[in-house]
Amino acid sequence: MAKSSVTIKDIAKEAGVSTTLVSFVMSNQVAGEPVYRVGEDTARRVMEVAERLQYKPNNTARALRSGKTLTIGVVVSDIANPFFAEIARDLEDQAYKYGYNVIFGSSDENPEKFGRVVDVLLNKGVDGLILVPCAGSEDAIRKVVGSGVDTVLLDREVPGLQVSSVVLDNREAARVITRKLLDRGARRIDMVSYSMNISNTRDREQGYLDAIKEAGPEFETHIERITHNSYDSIPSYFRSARERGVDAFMMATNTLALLVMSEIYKNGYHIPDDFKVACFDRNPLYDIYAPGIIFVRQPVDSFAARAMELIMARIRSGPGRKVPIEQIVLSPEISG
Amino acid sequence: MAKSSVTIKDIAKEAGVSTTLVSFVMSNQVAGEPVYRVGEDTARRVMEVAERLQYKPNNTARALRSGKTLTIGVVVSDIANPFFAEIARDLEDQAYKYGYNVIFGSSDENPEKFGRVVDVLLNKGVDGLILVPCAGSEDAIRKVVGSGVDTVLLDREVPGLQVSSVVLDNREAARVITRKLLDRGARRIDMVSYSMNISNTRDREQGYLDAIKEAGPEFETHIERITHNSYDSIPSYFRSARERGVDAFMMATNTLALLVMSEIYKNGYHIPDDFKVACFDRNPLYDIYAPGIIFVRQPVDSFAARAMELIMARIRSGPGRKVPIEQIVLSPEISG
DNA sequence: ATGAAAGCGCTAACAC
DNA sequence: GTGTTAGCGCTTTCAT
Repeated sequence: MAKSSVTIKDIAKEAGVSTTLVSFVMSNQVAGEPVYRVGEDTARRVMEVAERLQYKPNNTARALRSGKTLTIGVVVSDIANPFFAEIARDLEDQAYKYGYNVIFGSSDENPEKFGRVVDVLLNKGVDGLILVPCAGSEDAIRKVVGSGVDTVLLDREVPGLQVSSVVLDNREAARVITRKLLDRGARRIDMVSYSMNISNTRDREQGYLDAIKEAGPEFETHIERITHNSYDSIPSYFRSARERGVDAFMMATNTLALLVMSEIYKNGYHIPDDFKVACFDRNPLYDIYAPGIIFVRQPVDSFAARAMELIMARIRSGPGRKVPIEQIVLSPEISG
Repeated sequence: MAKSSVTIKDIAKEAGVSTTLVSFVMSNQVAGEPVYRVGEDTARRVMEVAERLQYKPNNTARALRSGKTLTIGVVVSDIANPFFAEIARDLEDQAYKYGYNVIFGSSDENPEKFGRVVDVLLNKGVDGLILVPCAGSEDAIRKVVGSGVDTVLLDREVPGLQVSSVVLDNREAARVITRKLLDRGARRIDMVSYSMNISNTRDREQGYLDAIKEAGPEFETHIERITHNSYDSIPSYFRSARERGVDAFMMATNTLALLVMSEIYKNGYHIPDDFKVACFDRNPLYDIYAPGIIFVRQPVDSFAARAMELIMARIRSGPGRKVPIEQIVLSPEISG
């Protein structure tokens, strides 16, 4: 803890009132203004004393007594990914508006770690959970939701589970950017994806297939599934793609995009002259690297805002589950 | 919180002992084995009951009573940076070994946010702080350290402040890689750095200057300082560098390295034929992007391990400041 | 409009 | 070896 801190008792004594009153004043200065139950002047005096004594409420005591920590736990799949890093930032800002804090964990796409991190957060006493599922995390999520913890899923969903979620319309987004590649003259588009079994990746693949199918039977498809974090296979994959006459790539993530684009440049080719490229998510490197790239810009701020709204609604409704499950599907913006 | 949880009281009743005993058993099963004060069989019985009832200790109550949260707060300067993302992971693992948890915040290189995040962590009741300073965070750090919170600085230091720290020998590392560029035939090396006033960046610049000076008076130096997160100036800078006959670049960070390397490729040049490149920190993209690149590999695991050792030593010594301030300087490894 | 009193779940003296 | 007794700082009935 900080230091030999000032307590409401000190303030009560100093202001000549009861601790109850101090408690009340301190709790209601942050939130709205239910001015009943406290005299204008008394309140002012208490607040002034609190200010002067540099009173900082002890959250631990608050939490113990009230059962609420005003903290929500967030588990992302990979905090090093710019997409999630930004989500994290936005969630923090959103939470702040509600008078809440956020504490983070990263599963690193590992279901065991996912479970551990969730346990740690729960043990720290979070009031709710915002989770980005990873492959294999279904059981852990089911357990948490089953135990009555307010939960919202982000970016990815778990089919067949009664839980609120905020995801992108991945299938449609993938369809649109693939279509755009075709419109720009691509005749043979490969999709580069992950082998992980995750809802959004699967949906993106589906959208790719949709677009190619719509284009006509003369167009072929190929989905190259890369194992997460083992990218050695990319050079040989690229060679084979070239031999197959591929003239465009659609990537499921910006990491994959960067990797494939690097390979393209490394082999002396250019974008978009030699290969056209489309992908998901923005990256600062695009600007100077591949100005003409087509990409899906996910509305990160909406992800954060909607997720926070959902979780707050659940938390505030209390254990009397009156808030219905809600599945929010966000529309993508396309750039390039 | 989780659910209608089981308390030590329940266990005490069920096992026919006092809550004190239960408390003692629960607290000492995690840590070492000071077996005094508890009967072999009683202990076993208590643990068995705890197990059966699925007892989970309430950390909030523990924290309130004991004043310790077994949690340390970490503030990094940018959680989206792979270097810090890995540090974060390692710190988590290290903390786990001591029976501690870690909670993160990111300052985003913004001193106001730095202060806010530190306050939030302190308010949540962390037992200690591991901080990556950012430009302008000196006052906030001074205040925290002054108030007696156990603190360790990581990656960057604040000169003239009595606080333990773990940093790389940045000056020497920079000198070595610059020297290596010279050995490989570079005649005109520019350094690309940040304009932020941060100890490690300054040290790296110094090391660069050292190496060039050692090489002889016929070698010129140029340090290009980029403003954090505004990279539009890079193309024009690159043009000017080319005109000045620059044949090698030394970058202060991997972000800068990626940006400059992209610019090099974009202009149709190659590494290392047209330009030689050296930089700090590893990046997955190097492998396929610039195989011959020279880079400083920071011993991330040592950063985490040493920092955790220092903070634990301080925490365990209690408020009776017997542990001396320690400045740990790690040696770099050079690759390429 | 205000206060007294009872704890939240746990740990730490201090008995025995 | 084990139990009793106090609280940690705060919120929350329930009186007044």
